[in-house]
Amino acid sequence: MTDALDATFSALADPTRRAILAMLLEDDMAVTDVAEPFEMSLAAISKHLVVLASAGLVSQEKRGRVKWCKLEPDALRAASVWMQGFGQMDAVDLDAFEAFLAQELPG
Amino acid sequence: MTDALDATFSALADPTRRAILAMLLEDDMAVTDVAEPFEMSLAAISKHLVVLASAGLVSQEKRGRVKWCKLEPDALRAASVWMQGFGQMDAVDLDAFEAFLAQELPG
DNA sequence: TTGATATTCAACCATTTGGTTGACGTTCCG
DNA sequence: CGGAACGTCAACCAAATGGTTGAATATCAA
Repeated sequence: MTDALDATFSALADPTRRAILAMLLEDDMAVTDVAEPFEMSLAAISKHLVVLASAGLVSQEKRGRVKWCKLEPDALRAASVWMQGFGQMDAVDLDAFEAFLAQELPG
Repeated sequence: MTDALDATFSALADPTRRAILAMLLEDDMAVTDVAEPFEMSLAAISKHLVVLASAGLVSQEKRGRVKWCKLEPDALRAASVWMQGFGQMDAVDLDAFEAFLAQELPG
C-alpha cells in the first residue's frame, strides 16, 4: 500500500537526508565519507542511506570494503512532476495532470 | 530548526494529504466536504488539514460555521525548485542550485 | 429557544521514526 | 596471522505520527 510517492516524499522530509542527496549530487561517496560532516553516528547515517535507497533516490554498490553511494535522480522525477502540476494550475495540461492525480484519490 | 522544506515534504509524504491537495486543486472546499470521500473520522481529516495549513500548502478561512480550505500552490514552489535541481543535473545553472542547497549542509 | 450542523479539542492508543551504543562480519594491509 | 577500517545488526529509547472516541464550541435555522 506504500506508494512510491510516500517513500519519496518522506525520504525528502528529513534535512539530513536532503543534505546527503546534495553531497551525492557532487560525487559518488562511500558511506563513511557521507557520514563525516554530520554530528551523528555512522549507524544513523547508514540508516538514512537505507531510507534513501529504498525510496530509489540513491543506489549503493559494494566494492571491497567500501559501499559506494550514488544519486539516482530519476526517482525524483515522478515526485517532481506531481509537484509541478500544482505550480502550473493555469497551464493547458491540467486535465492530464488531474488524470495522474486521480490514481491517488480514495474510493 | 524545522525547515520549511521539512514541513512541505513531510506534509506531502502522506497519501491522504496528497489526495486532499488534489481535491482542492479543483475547488475550495469546506472541511466536512474534504472529509466526505475518506473512510476516516472528520477529526482525522481536520488534523491533516492542520498539517497542510502549517506547511503553508493550504489556507483556511472561516466564514460562519464553515471553514473554507484553499490550495496555496506557492508553498510548493520552493520544494519544486529543490527537486527540479536534481533532475537537471546537467543544466547550466548547477552552481546556483548548489548554492541553494548549501543552506542545508551541516556546519 | 431548541436543535442540527460544522469543526475542533482532549485524552488515549499503536506504530513509526530518528537517534544511541556495543557487538559483529568483511575486507584490506603489514 | 593479527589488527585496523568499513559498514551493518540488534537492542533499546524518546518523541512524533496517524488514528480513534467523546465532549465542547460556534453558528445557523426553525
